[in-house]
Amino acid sequence: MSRTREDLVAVALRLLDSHGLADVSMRRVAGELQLQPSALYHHVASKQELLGAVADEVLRRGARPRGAVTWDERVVEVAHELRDAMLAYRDGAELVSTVIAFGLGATQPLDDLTAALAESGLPESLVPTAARTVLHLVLGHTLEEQTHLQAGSAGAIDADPLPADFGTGLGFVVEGIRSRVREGSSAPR
Amino acid sequence: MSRTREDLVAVALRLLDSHGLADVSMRRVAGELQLQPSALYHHVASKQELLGAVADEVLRRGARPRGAVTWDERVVEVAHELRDAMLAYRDGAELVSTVIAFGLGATQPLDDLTAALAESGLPESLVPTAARTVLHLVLGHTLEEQTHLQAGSAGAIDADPLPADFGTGLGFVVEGIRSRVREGSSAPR
DNA sequence: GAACGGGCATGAACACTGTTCAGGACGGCC
DNA sequence: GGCCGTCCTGAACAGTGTTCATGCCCGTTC
Repeated sequence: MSRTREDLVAVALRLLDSHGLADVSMRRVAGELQLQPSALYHHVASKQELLGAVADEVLRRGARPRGAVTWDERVVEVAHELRDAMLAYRDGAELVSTVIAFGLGATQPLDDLTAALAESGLPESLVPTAARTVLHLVLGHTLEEQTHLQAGSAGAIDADPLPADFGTGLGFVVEGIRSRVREGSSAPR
Repeated sequence: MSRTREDLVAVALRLLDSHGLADVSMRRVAGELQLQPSALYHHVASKQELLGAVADEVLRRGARPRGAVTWDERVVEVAHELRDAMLAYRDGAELVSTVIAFGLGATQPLDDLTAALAESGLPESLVPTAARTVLHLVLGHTLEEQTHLQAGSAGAIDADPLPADFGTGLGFVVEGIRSRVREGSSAPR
């Protein structure tokens, strides 16, 4: 009855949600599976790779059907889906952010944003920049939001609201892209 | 000839630049000062606090005189200053980003952006959101840029250019804020 | 001048961390 | 029956942040 790589990911994800990212150690994951720590290295090359797989799983579980038809609605839709997926697990935003920052996985969101923006009419060369701008905003905002939420739920009395609204911030970026689309479609004619 | 807190910060900053954030350990800082690790705790309450002070120092050293007069030029100016300050030290973006994310210091940039945006004509309630949107973009972009740069300089042959342009991404956000300012100043009259 | 207190330091210890490596079961295949 | 590959053990390496009892030394006070 040997364990699979998926077992490690499932256990790590459970540990993440119940104890936080700092307490997801190879020894704890191994202990939970009644294995020696070294046994994990038969399923995964490193802790980083494991965390990359956990981040992918967080995003997979947060996926939902999409309905938006216009490019800007789709960008907003993808952004909200990403945010909600990260908020669904303790330290989810921190995990996904670092995995993305160091290129260890979780490439789906950027691909989705890029696909949506490819249909915006934006000059092709600006699409990657626009996609990354949206991505950075979502990651940064959600990381701050989750840190704030978790600090509030952990005894501190300060349940004051976030100082930033996600929809509004996202609106700034989308509107900025939209106006660039307009100026691009009128000038070259 | 006892050491001061500034000595710890200076040594930690030197270690950061020469060996990277992962190699800034309390034991290494102590060793560099010919001290036992425990001695550091007479100058600093924790490693986190030390890193917070190092981040502040990185920003302090990157400060420069400002010339912009309009709010949008000032936002761009502050954003560039922050980016350049972080890029000036190895792992500077990672350090400053995490220090800001966990609220351990480095509050100056947000204050500066907030001050600039307070004069934009944006509704007061939107200023914090706008400031954070810009901040998240700068941190996210610069973190990616520095990771990319350092990966390139570390042997890997792929010296392909960044897939995102800082000025362009920043332009999206600033333009988005600008258009919100316009709509706010025309509608309510 | 002697006694005291506080700042600064030591050295040992605690409870961990990720990762590597030699070795050993145990299954299916030739 | 021998072999190989997968899965796993147990020990070890080389660190990590932090705490604590102990002690030195220097400036102040009696």
